Amino acid sequence: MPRPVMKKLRQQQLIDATLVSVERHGLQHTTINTISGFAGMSSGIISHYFGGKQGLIEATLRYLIDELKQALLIRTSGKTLSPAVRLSMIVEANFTELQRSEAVAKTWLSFWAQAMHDPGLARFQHINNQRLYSNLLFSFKQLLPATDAMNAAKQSAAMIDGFWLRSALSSTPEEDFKQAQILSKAFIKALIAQHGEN
Amino acid sequence: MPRPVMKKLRQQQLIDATLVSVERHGLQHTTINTISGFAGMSSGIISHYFGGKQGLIEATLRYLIDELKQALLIRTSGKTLSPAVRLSMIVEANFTELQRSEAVAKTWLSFWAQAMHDPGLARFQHINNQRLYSNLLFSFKQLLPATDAMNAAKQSAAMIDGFWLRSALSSTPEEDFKQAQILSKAFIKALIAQHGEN
DNA sequence: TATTGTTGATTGAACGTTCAATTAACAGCT
DNA sequence: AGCTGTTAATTGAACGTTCAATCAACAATA
Repeated sequence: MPRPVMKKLRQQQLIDATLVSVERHGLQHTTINTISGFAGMSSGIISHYFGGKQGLIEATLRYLIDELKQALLIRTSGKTLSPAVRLSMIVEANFTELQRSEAVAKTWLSFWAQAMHDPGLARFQHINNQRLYSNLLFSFKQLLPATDAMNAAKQSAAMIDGFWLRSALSSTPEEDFKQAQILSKAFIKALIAQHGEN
Repeated sequence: MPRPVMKKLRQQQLIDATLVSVERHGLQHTTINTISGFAGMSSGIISHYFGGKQGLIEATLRYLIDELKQALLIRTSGKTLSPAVRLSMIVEANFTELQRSEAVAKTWLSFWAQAMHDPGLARFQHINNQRLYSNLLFSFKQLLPATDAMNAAKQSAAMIDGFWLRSALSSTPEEDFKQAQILSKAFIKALIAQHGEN
């Protein structure tokens, strides 16, 4: 069992177990015992690989943010997309299978709440929020005047996050996530079409 | 001090103290001792008036939801407003001084996160989310065809919640809340104007 | 005095961290 | 190949802390 470089593997297993635990028990009732239990390991391993519970929590958030980043990169990097299509890709990246999953939805929400009191987590959240805005702004700028582009990016970012939040809290998340994606794209499409009319 | 009045007074003092404690320490680090400390009372009083910590937490959420409800009622009840003006009132009610305060913002976020695992809180959240949608839908229906009205209400609700969330998490909440209100109203105005053109 | 309102020390459970002990893989040596 | 020393990987019991709840005692009012 030991020898090979288990570090990367074990760390990912513990991050996965953290997501499962948060899904089942919520972040509040997630303990090193629930996590290590889902991972099939002992509690001590968490401190060994992450320096403590807090370290694992932060690593899990970093993982989620990175997955979100990758979701967009996969859809755009290398390709030459029109601004309108790229905006669609941004919407889709924010509503991937992973992002819709209960485990991830609950984890994001818990982290948002905790980020307001934890400067370490707050930094990550801020970067993540800014990225959505920047990504949107980049494409809108190619379609609208600068000021309009900024407002469009702000409104779109808010609508995407708001739809995501309301869908996650909904009693029918599946359906709501699907509609959220359609209505987000429709809004962006309308913004672009509107400009041509003036 | 008169007896019957004491109950209501003490309960509100404890709810206020809960909001202060959540602002300072976060819900996670809010204990019956931090709350009773801010209220200038002893810890035992919480169990006496709310049956326990959880009872006080739920009462605090009920208070916030009720304040939100009242904010709209004050702006609309008795008056005869055009649908467009009433939509503006709905936006304003969601960005009142109270809702923008750090204490309330942090509390809402914490509750949202906890509501995903606590059926009792989830019920309140669901009612609250539904209310914003219903309020918007009511006015949109007087301006747009039924299907368009539903989509408009969903998009507006998402944008309002999204702006609120991003503003609360922002490093410059003051400024962002102000812009959020302006851009939310602008979106609704555009929705209405758009319809006339077709 | 009786009733209501309030205190705060105490209790016991839950939790994160630590660390000595154990296990398993590998390298070097014969 | 077989043995041995070494190190990485992992365990889990023990410890100290935190916290919600309890309740016996005290205070204020009627």
